[in-house]
Amino acid sequence: MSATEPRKVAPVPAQTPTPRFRQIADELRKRIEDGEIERGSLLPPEPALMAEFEAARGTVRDAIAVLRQDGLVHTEHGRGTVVRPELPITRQADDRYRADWAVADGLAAQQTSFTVDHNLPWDRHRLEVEVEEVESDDVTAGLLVLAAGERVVERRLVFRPKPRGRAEQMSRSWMPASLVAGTPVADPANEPWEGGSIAQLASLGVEVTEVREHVRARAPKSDEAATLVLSAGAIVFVITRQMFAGSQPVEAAEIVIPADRVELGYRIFRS
Amino acid sequence: MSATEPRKVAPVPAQTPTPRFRQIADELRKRIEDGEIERGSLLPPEPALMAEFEAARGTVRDAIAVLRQDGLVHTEHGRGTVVRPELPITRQADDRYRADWAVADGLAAQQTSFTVDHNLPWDRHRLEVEVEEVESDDVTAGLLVLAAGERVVERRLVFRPKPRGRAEQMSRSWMPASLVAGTPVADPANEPWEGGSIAQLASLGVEVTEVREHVRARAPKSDEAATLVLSAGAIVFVITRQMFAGSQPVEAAEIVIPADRVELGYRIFRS
DNA sequence: CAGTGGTCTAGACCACGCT
DNA sequence: GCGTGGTCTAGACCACTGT
Repeated sequence: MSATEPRKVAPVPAQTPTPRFRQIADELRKRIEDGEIERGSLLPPEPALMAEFEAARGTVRDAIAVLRQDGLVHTEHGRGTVVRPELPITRQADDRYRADWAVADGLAAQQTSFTVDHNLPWDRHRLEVEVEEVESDDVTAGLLVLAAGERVVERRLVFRPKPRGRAEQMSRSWMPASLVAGTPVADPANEPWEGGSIAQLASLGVEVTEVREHVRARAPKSDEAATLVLSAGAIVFVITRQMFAGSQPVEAAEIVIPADRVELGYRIFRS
Repeated sequence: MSATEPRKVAPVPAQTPTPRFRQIADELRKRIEDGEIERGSLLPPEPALMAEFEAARGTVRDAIAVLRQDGLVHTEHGRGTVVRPELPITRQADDRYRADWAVADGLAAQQTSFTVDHNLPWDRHRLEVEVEEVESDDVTAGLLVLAAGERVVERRLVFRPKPRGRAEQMSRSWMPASLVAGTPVADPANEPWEGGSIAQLASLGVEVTEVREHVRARAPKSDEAATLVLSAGAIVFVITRQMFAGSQPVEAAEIVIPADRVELGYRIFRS
């Protein structure tokens, strides 16, 4: 505005307790929560925000980074910053596995834990599968209690709720090759298999009696970010799963799900 | 390379497929994982990294932000960037609540789910407690199935593994005031209470038969970041817990834990 | 092509921790 | 006081998405 003093470079204008980029982030969050900016629509472009808040581009981008990390928005390169429309769905662990057990017992059909989570009809989802027999590495050998280097059948999956929609989940799972090699379970043509891994193992006469899940949260790796179409600052759940037949682990899996799209539900009973 | 054209300002030097700040982050990660930079020690200061990688400060800071979001390092303002020493602990949901049930039944003593998680002796932890009777808001009323505005006893907790160490967990929990107001359970002087909420409710003749947990992951809010001493880019688990006596919810809680320090373990039994 | 976000530079002032 | 990270500016070039 008025120029009275000589300054070499841009000064920091009145240091406030909460930094400028946080204030901007809070204001934008408020507008989204108040419905002033519609869910699913685009945020004003960076130049507009720079003008409105009288801030440099870096500051505006820092503010957007905050919202991105909260999962409130995500950015698409040449397009803009999109306010997320989706509300999180609950991945209820016991319900989903119980559904698979029901299929294995012939009490239900045409579902898999993924369709249960997303409340999807059977024909409205798509699964990409790759199956390969490989040597187990330290991690999988540990999860399945195998000797190092023993062979496993690895299955890589990408799930999409709609045939051409974005991927919502990716996973790798392993079963001992000694158990499944050469069986219909190892044939990718049989996917998606109703009732998932539990039903697959049941078809081989193996009854899964317990499932353990370990949950971590972290930033996505680059291949995960690419497959799941995640922008910088996104967070993923990584679920390490083991299925047991008695005390013997018979399947292991690592499941990656964007954390802003789901909530993980678990129950613990006294019994 | 060869300079033929006049440029006003710093050019972007040789655009590579993976951005510069990611390359730097990868290189630093490698050094940490190879032990070249020791766990618990400080990363070289920004100016040193700028010199070594011939990059501007912003670029170096972007690289460090990547490591921070991965939970590999955390920054302390006037001190430096610290490489995290801790390995994640597992918060095994059924074990921890089973331990509390054992206390409630008089089968064990001097423990609480937090000390179980951290494998701590009883006298080596500290708990900060505030207890207050308030009106329930929409969220707590929903979790406890109360009429809107019905009163609840709110308990705010901060856990520290060592008396003066950093906080590792913070939570708020609510019980219906009609159940606990005026009882020893509502007296903060009785904290820490062996066996936690389950034992507290048991002392009132209420038997918890089921615990449900819903897990989300997100960036910490500012008060959480302050209490847990989190740097920017950190991720927290938010566990929403309900304890049930039969079909009646008797306690609700929201537990916030930094995601880089724990792994959440759950088991699902075929039953 | 214009407009969007992605990356980078160079320099400045500020707040914090230590000695 | 000095060195550390935290915030901010101003400007540049690049890559992607739309028309």
